[in-house]
Amino acid sequence: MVESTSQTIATVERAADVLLLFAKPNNPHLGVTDIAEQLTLSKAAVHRILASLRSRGFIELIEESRRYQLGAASLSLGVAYLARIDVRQIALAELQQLSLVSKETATLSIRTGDERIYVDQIRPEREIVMSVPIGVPFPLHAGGSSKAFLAFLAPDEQVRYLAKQMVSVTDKTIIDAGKLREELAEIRQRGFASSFGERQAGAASLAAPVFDHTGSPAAVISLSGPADRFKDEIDDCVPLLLAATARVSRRLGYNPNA
Amino acid sequence: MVESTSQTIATVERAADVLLLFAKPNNPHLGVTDIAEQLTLSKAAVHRILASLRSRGFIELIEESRRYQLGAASLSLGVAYLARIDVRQIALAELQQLSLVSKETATLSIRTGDERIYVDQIRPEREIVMSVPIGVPFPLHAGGSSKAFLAFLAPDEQVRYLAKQMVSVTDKTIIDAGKLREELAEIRQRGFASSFGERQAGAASLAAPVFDHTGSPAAVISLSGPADRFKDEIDDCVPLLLAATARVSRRLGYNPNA
DNA sequence: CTTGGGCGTTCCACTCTGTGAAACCACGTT
DNA sequence: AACGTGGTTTCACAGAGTGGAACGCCCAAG
Repeated sequence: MVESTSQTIATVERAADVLLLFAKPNNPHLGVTDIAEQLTLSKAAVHRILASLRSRGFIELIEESRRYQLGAASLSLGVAYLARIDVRQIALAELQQLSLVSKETATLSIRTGDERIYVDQIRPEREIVMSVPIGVPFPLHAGGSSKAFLAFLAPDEQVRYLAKQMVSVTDKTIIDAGKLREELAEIRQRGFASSFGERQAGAASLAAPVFDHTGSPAAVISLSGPADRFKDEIDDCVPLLLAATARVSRRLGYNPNA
Repeated sequence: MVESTSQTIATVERAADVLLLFAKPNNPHLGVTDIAEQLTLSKAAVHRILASLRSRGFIELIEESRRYQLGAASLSLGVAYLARIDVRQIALAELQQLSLVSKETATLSIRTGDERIYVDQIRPEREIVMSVPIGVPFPLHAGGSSKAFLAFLAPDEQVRYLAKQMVSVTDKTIIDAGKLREELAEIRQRGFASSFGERQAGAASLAAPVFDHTGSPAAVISLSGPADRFKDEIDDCVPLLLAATARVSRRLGYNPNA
């Protein structure tokens, strides 16, 4: 949420809420009444908002059913968002190599506020692979990639985060601030985080931060797989992961000796 | 644009226009005054719109420079848009196979109004490859994928389209309605379209429609490459392309004998 | 170091836009 | 044929959104 108290426009926030409904899983198309009910708006208001978003290509009308769905402008925004994330281009070859050699799924996450999202994933060619949801936010305490961010944030930011009420994502998610603080110290010492079912039941992962020229974590790279299989691969994967993140960090201007 | 005369909300359209500015190429971040000038709005209005979009995650503020950039909600929309396009999942394996065998770039386009956009591409592993811009709209008369759509639209829709004033995309784009009509007839006869620099100078492509259960073109699959190289590969690529589109059409419920 | 320019942010009087209840229309179901 | 539901449109009204102006901050030029 906006930290400042800048004046906002309620009508624009309503329209954004309508768009975000379509971004939720399993909502490929929605009707006017449905949207009105979910957002507690009048049907007239929803209809006008949809007509406005249609005029700019964010929403399309399905003529046959008179229901609405996301339009091509939504894709343009998503593509433009990814295009502005420089670290994606820099990291792509490393993700491909990591996935190829480890035969597991390699991912790249970036931070947005107190959450992080996957912005890329490379899956190996094998029958059973992990697949992560691109664009879905996860809190900074749930899972390997999240903890790899949190451990290397500035100390005051970690203190602020740990003071929050943390919520479980699975029954393995660590939400006790004391336990988490200890684990973050271990992560900083080792240089990487691991997770067994903290973000996704049945999955295991390794994750390490990529630093930028200021020494801040710009992104996180992870390897993950089904827990039963991945647990035997961790020892081999750790050096591969750390080597990859070191190379990407260097390309972002990070000087580890500074 | 909206065909109907539904009442829209000017404030929502303004906000959408602001978002679309960020979706334009080479606009990773923008300032308030810049946006105000480009859209002929007051700085106060732009500021309120940005604050509203920030509150929902569509826009982020870069603290250091006080400039704005797209936020993670933009990615969510883009991902949700792609997720609702069923034909992408169905066609993916075929695109991969096409690219592997032909060693050229395979793409999938869908139609949106009188334009079409690439929603997927698979590039071959070689040094020089074609790369297409995902999410960017192109008119239905410019390039192989566009013509493959136009040729198989309902006759009344083709007449309506050809009555429009058509604009060149390159100096090879066909904009004479008579010539285009003839070519569309040839495309229907052959089952595929080709293009030499009509959408992108120096590029050549082959494209064929994928039909759905109603017999309408649901998508178009293409192969493309640098013109100098691709021109010698066309004869080998045509049967590969047609076989792939036939398989995808069948999976969409198309019965060619109906 | 001082000054000026430009940009982002906030304020406030004002107007016109966006509102929602209600009506209407279309379609599907009984 | 009647009814229920959902989408679309209408209109009187109230307050939300407006933009010009002012303010604060930062940076560049002299």
